[in-house]
Amino acid sequence: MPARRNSAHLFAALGDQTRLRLVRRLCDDGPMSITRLTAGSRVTRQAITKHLRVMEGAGLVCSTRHGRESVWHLDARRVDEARTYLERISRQWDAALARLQKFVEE
Amino acid sequence: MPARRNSAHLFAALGDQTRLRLVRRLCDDGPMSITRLTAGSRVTRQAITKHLRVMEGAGLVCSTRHGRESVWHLDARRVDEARTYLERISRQWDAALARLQKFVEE
DNA sequence: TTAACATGCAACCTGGGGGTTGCATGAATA
DNA sequence: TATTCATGCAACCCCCAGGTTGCATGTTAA
Repeated sequence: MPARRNSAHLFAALGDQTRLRLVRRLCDDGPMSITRLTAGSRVTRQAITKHLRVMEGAGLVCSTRHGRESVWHLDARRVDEARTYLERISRQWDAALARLQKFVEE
Repeated sequence: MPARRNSAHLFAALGDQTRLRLVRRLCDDGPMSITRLTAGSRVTRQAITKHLRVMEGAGLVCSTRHGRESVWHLDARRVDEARTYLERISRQWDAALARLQKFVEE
């Protein structure tokens, strides 16, 4: 289980339709098992499992075992990290533009 | 130039180290040309160009031609879209957890 | 204790992403 | 005008992400 926890991996984990759908699903209905996550999806249970593992590697989700099923849930802190990252980007960009503006005017 | 403007493509465009480095570069020093973006990078100018196109497809950056060089700049609005998306996810998740909590307690 | 159910593991297939090289073309400058 | 410089285009390569199928294992319920 190689932990891929930098920003690029985090965004990459969000950069897939199937995975975003999983995130949505978890957000709407809370933690749930793999088979339940698979129900309603056009894709195999195995595919879902792989996607969950990818997101787990990025720290986006994790699972706890309950009897024969494993229940997956989101890690909102990690989502916030991504959000904060983008916020910094955005601010930095505004600053760069301001500097440029000032430079041009002189 | 197929426009790939949904959330998945947006995050995918951010989900690569080289591309994130480009974003950083643009944020730090403002708009700049391809060769300048390539300078200091370990990869070819062509690779950089491809990455820029990917990000352009996602609406993250765009270019304007100045004589023989094309100057690329970030589109902060798109960054904010991603940020907002994550914010909604985060809130939704908290709500789902609250509902679950209430359900368990009954 | 059997049968149904939820998951894990492994092998396999395919397309496209990330990268390179070589050459062509239009702009700038000496 | 001849030459350098910034970019575009196209072909090519390799690897891995996304997906499937088949079978094995552990858990629950009849």
